[in-house]
Amino acid sequence: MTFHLDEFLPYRLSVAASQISRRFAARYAKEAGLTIPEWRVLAHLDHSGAVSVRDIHARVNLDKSMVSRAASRLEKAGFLRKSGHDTDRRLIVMELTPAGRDLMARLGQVATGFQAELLSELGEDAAALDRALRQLASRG
Amino acid sequence: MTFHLDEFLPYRLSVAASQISRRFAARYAKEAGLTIPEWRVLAHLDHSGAVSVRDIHARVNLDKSMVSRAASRLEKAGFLRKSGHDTDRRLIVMELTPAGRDLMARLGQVATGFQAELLSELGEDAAALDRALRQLASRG
DNA sequence: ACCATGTCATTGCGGATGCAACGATCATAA
DNA sequence: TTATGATCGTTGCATCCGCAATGACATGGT
Repeated sequence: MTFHLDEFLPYRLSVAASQISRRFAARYAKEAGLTIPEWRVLAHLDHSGAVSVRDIHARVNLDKSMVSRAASRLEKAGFLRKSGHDTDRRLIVMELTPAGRDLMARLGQVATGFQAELLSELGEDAAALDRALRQLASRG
Repeated sequence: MTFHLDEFLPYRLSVAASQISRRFAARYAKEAGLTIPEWRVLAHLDHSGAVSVRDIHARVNLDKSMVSRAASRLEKAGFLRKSGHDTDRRLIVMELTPAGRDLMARLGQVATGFQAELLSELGEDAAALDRALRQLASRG
């Protein structure tokens, strides 16, 4: 009846997550050397259009400071553009430049391909994993 | 056909993992303020008996340096004892003290309870999640 | 015995990360 | 209007983490 870390869900989840992140990072490293926060910001902006730091912070599970720093790096690299909000001057409005959308188009390909690969490895358990992740993520 | 981060497995896995880690950390914070590496070392030592840093490093998905530092903190806190190996003096043999086993007994309760809670939340998808995590973790 | 190579634990270091200020700006109510 | 409190993005800081280098020790071949 002794406790086994190998069978402990939080541990296994954490190991699997970092494993998969590594695999994916190896793929997109060939397209662009982005960090994970940069990748998330890029991906979110691509389909959200022009939004604020706070928006991304709330939807992408990144601290405000992470979003801010990642955005600054992406700006310096020419992938995104910041501008002020028309009526609320506290807000920063960010959107991708053409170069940013271009990069995301290529990374989206890589990501979609990788996802397909994972799903085929998972086989018939994929649907259950989907439900399980949704359930686990729902409890704040 | 635009890419959606919300449906991307590596992202969702990462979010779920940190979510669950937070929930669990909140539980065991009441028993002892351990970091995750410390918790992993403690848990592993509890059922492995006396082993070396390298042993833990290999089995618990922690960098050697992490294991080393976590072990030092646990030693200072009185939960583990280091000693030299009889014949190979490069090796450090680590094992829990009675206080360490005592702490682990309590934390094991917490962990087991938390695991049961998670499994009941997952319902019938638990078995598939188990297989999926095993599959995802297997590809180095 | 001697040397080259390999393994072990620790330590330094750079970068990443989360949290808590901070200054600037807005919203609300008296 | 003014004052109070909330919200926004940025920055400082302390910590955490991974990688590489280090020094101590062991092993195998000659």
